[in-house]
Parts: sequence; structure tokens; C-alpha cells
Amino acid sequence: MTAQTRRPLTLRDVSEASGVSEMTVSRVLRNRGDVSDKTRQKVLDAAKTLGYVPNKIAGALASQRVNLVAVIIPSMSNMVFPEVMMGISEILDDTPLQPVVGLTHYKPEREEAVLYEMLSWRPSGVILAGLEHTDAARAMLAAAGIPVVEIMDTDGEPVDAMVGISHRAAGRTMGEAIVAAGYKRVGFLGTKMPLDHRARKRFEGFTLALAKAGLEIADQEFYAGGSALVKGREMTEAILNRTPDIDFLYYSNDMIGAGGLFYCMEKGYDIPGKLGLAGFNGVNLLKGLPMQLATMDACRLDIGRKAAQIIAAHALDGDGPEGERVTLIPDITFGDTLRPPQG
Amino acid sequence: MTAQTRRPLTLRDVSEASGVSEMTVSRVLRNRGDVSDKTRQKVLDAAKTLGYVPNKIAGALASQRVNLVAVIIPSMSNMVFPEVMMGISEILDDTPLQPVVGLTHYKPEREEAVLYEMLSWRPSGVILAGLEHTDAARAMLAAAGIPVVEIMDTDGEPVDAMVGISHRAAGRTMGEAIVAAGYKRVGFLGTKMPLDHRARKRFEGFTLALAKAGLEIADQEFYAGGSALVKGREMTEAILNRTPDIDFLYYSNDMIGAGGLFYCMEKGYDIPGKLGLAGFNGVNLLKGLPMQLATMDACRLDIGRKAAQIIAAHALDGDGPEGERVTLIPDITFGDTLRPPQG
DNA sequence: ATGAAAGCGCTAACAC
DNA sequence: GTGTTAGCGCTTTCAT
Repeated sequence: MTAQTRRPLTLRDVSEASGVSEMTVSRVLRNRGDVSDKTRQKVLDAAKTLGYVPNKIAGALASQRVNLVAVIIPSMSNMVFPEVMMGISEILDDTPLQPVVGLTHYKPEREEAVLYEMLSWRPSGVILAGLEHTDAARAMLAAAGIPVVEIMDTDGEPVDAMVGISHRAAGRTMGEAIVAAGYKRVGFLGTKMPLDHRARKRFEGFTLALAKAGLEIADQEFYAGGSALVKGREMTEAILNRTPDIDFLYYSNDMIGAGGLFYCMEKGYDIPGKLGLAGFNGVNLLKGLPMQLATMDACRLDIGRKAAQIIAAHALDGDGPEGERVTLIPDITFGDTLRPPQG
Repeated sequence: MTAQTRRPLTLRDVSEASGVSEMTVSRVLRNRGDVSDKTRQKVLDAAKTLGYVPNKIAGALASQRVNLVAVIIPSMSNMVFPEVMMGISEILDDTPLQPVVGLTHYKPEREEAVLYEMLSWRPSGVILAGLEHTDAARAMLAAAGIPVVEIMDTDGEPVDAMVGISHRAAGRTMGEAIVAAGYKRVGFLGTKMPLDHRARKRFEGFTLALAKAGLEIADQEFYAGGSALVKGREMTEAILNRTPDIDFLYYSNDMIGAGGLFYCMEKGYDIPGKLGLAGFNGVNLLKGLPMQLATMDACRLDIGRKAAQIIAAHALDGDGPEGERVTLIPDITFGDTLRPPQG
């Protein structure tokens, strides 16, 4: 057992232990430039026996390079952002870049604070959810001089690049499918979140599609907090009791949709004959339910991948195109709860 | 529109714009020391109009202080670690400390790499899952000279502090409850993960409890990858077909348990009369299912909170006790799928 | 209440 | 292939 040093080890310690200059030690540790095998081995040995861990703070300051990518998302609690993260990691794992995540809980002022905090670490790029930000946040992003990718949503103007789906189009597509299936009395169940712009846009597209067919939302329910499964069940019970002639329920996410589906199955509703249901997101978790809920895949994995690729291209190989815009098209899944289009 | 500077702004820019020395600007921006209100206002104005974002890299190097806490966990894909994260954030939100997470995917060598990477940013503390690490990882932790909290599991020796539950005891408790309820032919369904030490320890405790009552595992099934809900369903079908006289199924997590529960309900099994089921974790998501699965809460929120408190105490208020050990006791939930103890 | 000097641990750029 | 010098942008310490 060697004596414990309270002061963390520095390059100088390795330099002294190996009898090689600090500069050469630095080169070895970063695999940079030409170093003779003999010197390299001496340095590696010394570093290992000492247990040296480089100080990236100092390295970053000296090199003006930080291999961090700031990822700013609303939450981790439903499965959607974790899946985006997987796409991001999948790409960044093949690069020296590392994602660092910050959560906003759907609050603009928190997003601003998190962004400020992250930018103060001078990351190589920023990936953040949504196109709606405070003026200050947009100003910071524009001034940061690093690639910025806004993800999830493409209904609006990005600061720099954007990758996502059109939630307005997604809502419209589902609305059209419901109309085509012949449902007439459509109820909507969603979250009470004025700041969830993507849910709002889906709702707008959805009502628009219904309106084109001369339909209006027959009834609606909103919730906040609590277990989504339980809330879905409760809201479904409420809306079906209040408006018994409803023949379709559109849920703003699959989790409340699943709760509603359980309720309807227990009550013995004829699905999708007399009552249809649909959610949004294509949550993998839910495969394996007794009945497959109609839904729409939000392309989360691909969004994460593409966003990371854009950042990586700029941060590493100089820079690719500026202000790239990628709009993915979500697939609709009819499952067992939405009739296919009627003749 | 002011002209875009590619070079990020520095303290010097704010100093020049406000006509105040860099030192005083620095003091204002950190609310340190005495600065006259007039000067303070001048500086704040200048910083805001310029859009200055401090460089924490430089700040950290100069002050030898980094308000980051490294959190190293296996995965984000089931709900357990996100919930631990919530506990951690809840506590750290009231401090200047910020969590930074790294994922290991249950691979020791990846844990070692992630740890090395994180330590190179010189965080104020480390929280990591489990007590099993590579020798190199343990050496790094011991040498880092910062508080280290190993979480989730308390069946073993920590490097420094530990907070968790005894998974061996948890398995034993569930085994005893099953025995007390009078079930005799018990099947086990779990993940094929030799490196999930906590699942292994639960299994050990479980079989021990059965053995004490003269029982052995009647049959078992393991899975890897795929949707847990689907796998739970498939494994349950397989085990019940192969060993029809089974009267209890113990699942290593609630998600596969839920899949199994669906299968059994569809097939019309008499639950919990002729067939009992239990999972592990108390996943909130699952409240709202048609039937409540027996389970055990792993105290995830409390683990996160307590771990963060230990780090905060050391990093901020000098240091608290060294090597603190906190063992939480998980609650058992009988739900609708496990009979209460038989007379 | 404010400023000047020194240096945190590393790397870029240039010698040799 | 290796070493030297000069900072990176802040904060610490000490002076005023």
C-alpha cells in the first residue's frame, strides 16, 4: 500500500516518475505525435503505477476543446426521451464526444438556466428539444458559435439545425385515419400542459382533420401528474359516462391510452367495432399488452441518431452544412383498436 | 443586431465594457465580497448586454472546485434508475452541485472507462450503483480523494459510503411470504444476466428461504433482450406448459411479472388461489393494471436522496462522517396476486 | 471597496 | 523524437 496523496496527481508527477518531459508524457497519454516505443512504455508504466487520471479541466482550457455535447430535454419520466438518448449515444459512442444531459421539466425558465449552465462548460454542440425557447435562450444559442440542433418538432424556425417530425401533420394523419374508419363521435384525452407545444400541435392538426370532415371533438378530458395508466383509466371512465355515444378516444400518449384500453376491455366494449382508441408514441414497453393500441411512432431513435450525426460532423470533421433541416415521417400502427379505412 | 464575435466573450470583455477591473467583475458575477451597488449594476448591465456566459472550465481550474457529482448507473431503460435520479436531483437542486450521469450497461469494463472519464473532470463526489467493480475502478475511487457512495445494494464492503437495501434479504422476505401463504411448487423467471449482482443476490436469498421450508425451485426460465412485457408472457406460457403443477411464479422484475400476469388472466387462472405471482421493484407505471402484482419496493427514491445528501454534506459543509452505511428496508406489497399468510 | 500579480494543469507552437 | 516557452480564462492572495 503506497501512501495516500491528498493532492491529485499531475502530469509533472508522471514526468518525474518516468524521467520524461511533461510534454512527452502529455503526447503519450493522448496518442499524439511521434514518441518512441521505449519512451511510450516508460510513461505508460509510470502513469499506471501512480494511478494517474488526467485533468480534463486543464486540458480543455489549454486546448480550447471540450468533447462534450449538451443535451437538453424536458424529462426522463416517460420513455420518449430515454429513447432519443439511446440514438444519440449510439452515434456518439463512435466518437470522442460525450453527451451531458440537462432536464427542463417543460419549464422555459428552467431550460434557460440549464442552457446557461451547460454553455458555461463550452460544449462542442447543443441538442435541445423543441423550437420554443425564451428570447435569452435563443440569443445564447445563436451567440455560442457551436452547432445547435433542435429536435422532436419541425413546425417552426430553428436557430440552426433541426431534426424531428411535424406534430401537426402527425395529429392530422391520425385524425384522417379515424375519419376514414368511419368514426363520428370523437373524444380527446390529454395532459394539462400548456407548455407541451408538441402535444398542442398534434391537437391542432387533429382537430383540423376532423373539421375537414365536418366533425368536432365530442368531449375532452385533461390530467396532470400521477400514474399515467391510472389517469387514463379514470379519464376514460369519466368521459364515457358523461358522453356515452362517443365512438372514438384519441389519447395524447400511449400510457394513458393503455390505461383507457384496460378500462374499456374490462367493461366489455366492442373494440374496435363500436369504440376505437388510439394513442401516440409507439412505446415499446406496451408491446405485449392483451390488445395492441393504435399509435404512431415518433421516430425517437432516428431523431437522436441524426441529431448526433449533425453535431459530430461539425465538431470533428470541421463542419458540414449549416442549418440542416430533417423532417422524418412517422408511421401509423392500426393495432387492434382502430378499424382500417371503410370501403 | 450587434456583430457576431466568433471568439466567446471573456471576463476581460465585460471588464472593458464596464470600465471595472476583471477582478471586480468576477466578484460581482459570483456574488462574492463587497462591491458597491453602483459598480455591481454597471457590471451586470455590461454582462447582460454583451451576452456573457462565464467559462467554468477556467473557473474550475483556478478555484480547484468543480460542482459536479458523477452518477454512474447501469442503464436508464427500466424505470428503476430514473427514479433514483429523481431522488438525487431533488436533493442536489437545493445546492450548487449538479449530477452528471454515465451509463455502464452492466459491463464492468465500461464502468471502469466511464469512471475514468468522469474522474478526469475532477467531480466533487461519485455515486455509483453496486458494490462490485474492477480492481482498477476500486483503486481509482479510493485514490480520488472525494466522497464515494455506492448505492442500491448493501450486501458487501463499500469503498467509502453505501446506501441501499439488502437484496439477499429482499429475496428471503419474498420467499418467506410465499412459503407462509402455503404455495409449494414455485417457479422462478428472470434475466439472463450474470453481471446483475443484485438480481443474483435476490435469487440466492429467495432459494434459501424456500430451502428452509424444505422447498426447491420447481422450474425456471431466463430471458435476454426484447420487450420485458412480451418476454414475461412468453416465459410464463413456457414454464406453465412444461410444469403444469406450478402454483407460484416469482419474477425478477415487475415488467416481466406484468406480462406473465396478463397471460395468466387471459388463460383464466385462479389468482391468487391456485396460482400466485410476485415481481420486484414496485414500478409505479404498473399501478392501474387490472390486477395489482405482488411486489417489493426497492426504496429507489430514498436511496437517491440519501446518497445525494451524503455527497452534499462532504462537498459543501466540509465533511460529515466517513464511510456511512445506510440499509433501507423494502416494503412488501401483497397486491392481488399473493395470498396473505395461511392460518 | 477595488486592483495587481501569480498560477491552477495542461497543450499549441515552435525550437532543437 | 523530444524539450521549451507561453499562455488558455479564470480565482486566490495580498496590497491599497
